[in-house]
Amino acid sequence: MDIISQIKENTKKAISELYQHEIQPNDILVNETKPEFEGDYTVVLFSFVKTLKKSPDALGNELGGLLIIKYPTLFSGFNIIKGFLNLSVADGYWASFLQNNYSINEFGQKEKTNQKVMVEYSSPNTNKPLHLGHLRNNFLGWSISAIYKANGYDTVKTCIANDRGIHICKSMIAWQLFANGATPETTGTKGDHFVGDYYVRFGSEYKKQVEGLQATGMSKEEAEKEAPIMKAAQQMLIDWEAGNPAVIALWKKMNSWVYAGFEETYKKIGSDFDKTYYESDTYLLGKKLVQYGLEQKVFFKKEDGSVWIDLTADGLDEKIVQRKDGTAVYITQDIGLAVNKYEEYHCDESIYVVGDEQNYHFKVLKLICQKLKIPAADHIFHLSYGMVELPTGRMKTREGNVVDADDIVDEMIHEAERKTKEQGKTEGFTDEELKDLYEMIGIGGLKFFLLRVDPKKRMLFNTEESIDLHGYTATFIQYAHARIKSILRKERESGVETLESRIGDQESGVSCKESNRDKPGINFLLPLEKKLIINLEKYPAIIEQACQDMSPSLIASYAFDLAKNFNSFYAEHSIAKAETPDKKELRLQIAQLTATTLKNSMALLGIKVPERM
RNA sequence: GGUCCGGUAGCUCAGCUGGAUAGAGCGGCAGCCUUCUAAGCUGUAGGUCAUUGGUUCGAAUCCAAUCCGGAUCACCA
Repeated sequence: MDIISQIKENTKKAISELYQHEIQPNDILVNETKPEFEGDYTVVLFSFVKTLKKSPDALGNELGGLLIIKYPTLFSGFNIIKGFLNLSVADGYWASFLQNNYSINEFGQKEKTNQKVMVEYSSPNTNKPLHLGHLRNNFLGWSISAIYKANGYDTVKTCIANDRGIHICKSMIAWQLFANGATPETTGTKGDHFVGDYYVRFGSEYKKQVEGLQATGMSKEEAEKEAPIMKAAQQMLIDWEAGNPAVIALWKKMNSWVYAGFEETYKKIGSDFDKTYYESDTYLLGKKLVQYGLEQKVFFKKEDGSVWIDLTADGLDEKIVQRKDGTAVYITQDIGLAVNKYEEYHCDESIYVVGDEQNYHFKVLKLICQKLKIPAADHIFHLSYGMVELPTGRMKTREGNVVDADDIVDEMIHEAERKTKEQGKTEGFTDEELKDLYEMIGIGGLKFFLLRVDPKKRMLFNTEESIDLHGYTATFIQYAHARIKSILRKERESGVETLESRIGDQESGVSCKESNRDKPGINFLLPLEKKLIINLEKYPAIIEQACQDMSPSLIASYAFDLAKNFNSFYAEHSIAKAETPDKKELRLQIAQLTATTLKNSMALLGIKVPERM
């Protein structure tokens, strides 16, 4: 049990014993003691003062007194300031925590829960390349899945390819009209970018046609409807749903280009999926469910043939679920997908990582699923994240105000290379090792930058800041890790007294010798030593919190804090030349567990950490 | 207009199930490499926590109103 839970539990027992008054451990507020006061953890007494009819001082004295008598291995002292009971935790407790954990490579990993959770993320449209917004989505989804895994869940990572619909037809029409048979191969263009170019081309042509029609006296609204290229796209969607072979063939060809491009990007950024769904498969099931919903009277048909659901009783509006021409709308396929997912995996929870611009959509989707009595309906959760904005404003593909995913990834890696060369510390690295290091720093930096902000909040992406390698960045943490590894390596190499027996071997998992918690060097912790151990002890609780809040930013913030504490410690105390052999051992253990924890926490963000840099 | 989300240091963000004098990073200023990697460390300046009321022992945190910003309310996805 973590220390805070133990304090709550023991305080509850003490209050019960002293005053025959029962409270829940979770009603007790325990904080870390502010640095300006003596003690490690603080119990806030105010809330009990009234019910127990005691003065804060009396209450604190009685409570603190009993706690150190009953739990002498846990508490070494206390003091009371105003209504705060500051408890000092015994150094022996920290020493034994360290002993028990420093050689555990998977420190923080929770027991299996037998719960299965699905995380859908990425959800690309197959008509244009990925941009910065997709990257936030991908990193978030991947990380959430990793965090669930660390909490003992089985996870299924899925991707839904929005591979059909009017937007795809737009790229297709534009290619037919303007490409003269060009392909990614003939032009030497990455497939997703190639197709995206035609999507943009559609937009400009459409605009031209609308303006042309308006010049003939047509209203803007009418012109937008009547523009030939738009009508052609709409006709193409109908042909597609009818299975027109030529249209299907073109569609397959263009999508295959896009997938090849996506694959390259996913591989580079480390996104992977256990299952990819295709809207072109799920929309049919969606349409079946529309029929079912009509029979069940969940949906109703309007005179023109379009199908709707009335959600006014739930405080929403009427929502269309199928067009009058019988084609599926966006939500149609999502209903099918929800059923598909459940039938295939029977997950306990189904998370959709999708931008907050779709909050309304998911509210409606969940309601519809519930009304259709789809088994998984109640377990649909929309992990809504904020948009990524640029200093120049919101990203809009058609206006060219976008940061392309491939471009920014390459830029980050190049910057990492440039800065690394500038540092000049990579003598003896092979070309392969250098390439790995540049990617670790570059891609890690990008991931950290996008994940360090609370997912719910929209964020500003400033390129200057994102390529910074100082301060609150992945590089800072990677650097701390590399420094620790360097120390451990040297100790192992020079190990007169076989270091494996002392610090263990992380790779082989060989463990330590028996407890030496009674050694004097370990029972007098210096402030910076203790601070680090306290910091390390928190890690399992942080993993739980990050899962509950579905927030990788908590992990980022924790890892940074730990690295920072280590750096302060490193600057102040020598590990290799510690005052005594016991101190050296203690510090090696702290260093090792810190390295493990930095590595594990960064892994939850999808960020690798180097042995040297 | 309805609904939802947000407003904390010059900038980017933590803190929000109410608790001690509101914290980081960047940027500014001043220091630290004969010592385990200076991609680092230390110190310092910088705040009406949008505004106004309320709830109470105590409010950045909860409630209400107002102001400002954003999202959404499509036979787009």
